[in-house]
Amino acid sequence: MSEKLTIGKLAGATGTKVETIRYYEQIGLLPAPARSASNYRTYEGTHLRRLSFIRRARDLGFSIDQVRELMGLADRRDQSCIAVDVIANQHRDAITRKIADLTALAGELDALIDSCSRNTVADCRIIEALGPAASA
Amino acid sequence: MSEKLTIGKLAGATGTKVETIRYYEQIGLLPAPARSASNYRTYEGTHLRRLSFIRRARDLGFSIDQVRELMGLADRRDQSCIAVDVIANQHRDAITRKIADLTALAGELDALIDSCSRNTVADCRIIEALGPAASA
DNA sequence: TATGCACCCTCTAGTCGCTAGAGGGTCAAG
DNA sequence: CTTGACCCTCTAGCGACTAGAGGGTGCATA
Repeated sequence: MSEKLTIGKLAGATGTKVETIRYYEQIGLLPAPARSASNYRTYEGTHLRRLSFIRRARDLGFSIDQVRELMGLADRRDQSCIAVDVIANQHRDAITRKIADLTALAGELDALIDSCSRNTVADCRIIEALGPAASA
Repeated sequence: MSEKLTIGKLAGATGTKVETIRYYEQIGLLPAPARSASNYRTYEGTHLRRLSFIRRARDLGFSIDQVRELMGLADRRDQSCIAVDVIANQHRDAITRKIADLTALAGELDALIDSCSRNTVADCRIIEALGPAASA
């Protein structure tokens, strides 16, 4: 049961693109792995777990900086959970705001779409609604 | 009375930053205006109307390319409104998907936050939940 | 053994939609 | 005549990747 992975295998196992993994290494998010004799990156289980963590947090919409923060906390397991809770809650609030914004926007768009007369653009109320008083 | 505007006035009138207006000119979204003797941009009413259109569409979340498309359609006033309707609906669909994604995400985060035992990180299920998909 | 192809490497530059700064020129009020 | 707000161009930066050039490596198959 060899835990050695090429970058391609790691990518496949985590649903990440190869280039993204190299990028994460470059910005110091994922530690640089050992290299094979032919200079190939050789990843271990620790990398798989860490990258899974990163991907999951990214999928949940945490920024790279927030992920860094979360990982820092996760690595200090004696610390209080409250710091982690705070980050998650901040993020939850941001999502609440985003949903509200998008919902309002969807309403506006719906009004626009409903107003489409389906005649010529000259009569198109979407175009009309997007412009100011009169078009030039 | 053709009202001439400096870039600053145009920015003020449309709620756009000066740099953004120059950027729109650079990418060909807003036509380059005439220049004064001292090389200042001098905008006309047409620019004001076109920029208002752009800003409104951008505020509604249309991409620059979509705005370009919409403006191209608006300029051909004999054409059918349906093409405009299609673009608006595509955008509406994208927003619907985004809202659904964010809602699902909010639910996941809520579960994560609720599960936080508020003890040490060792017990913190937020960190746990962010770990590898299959428990390792 | 040769060959073909998928994979790996580094490095650079591009994406989107701006935003910020350097380093200068112009204009109008006091 | 000076001050300070405005204007100009050019370049680089943001976040989070993504794409491509130009090359090396590993393994299966003919």
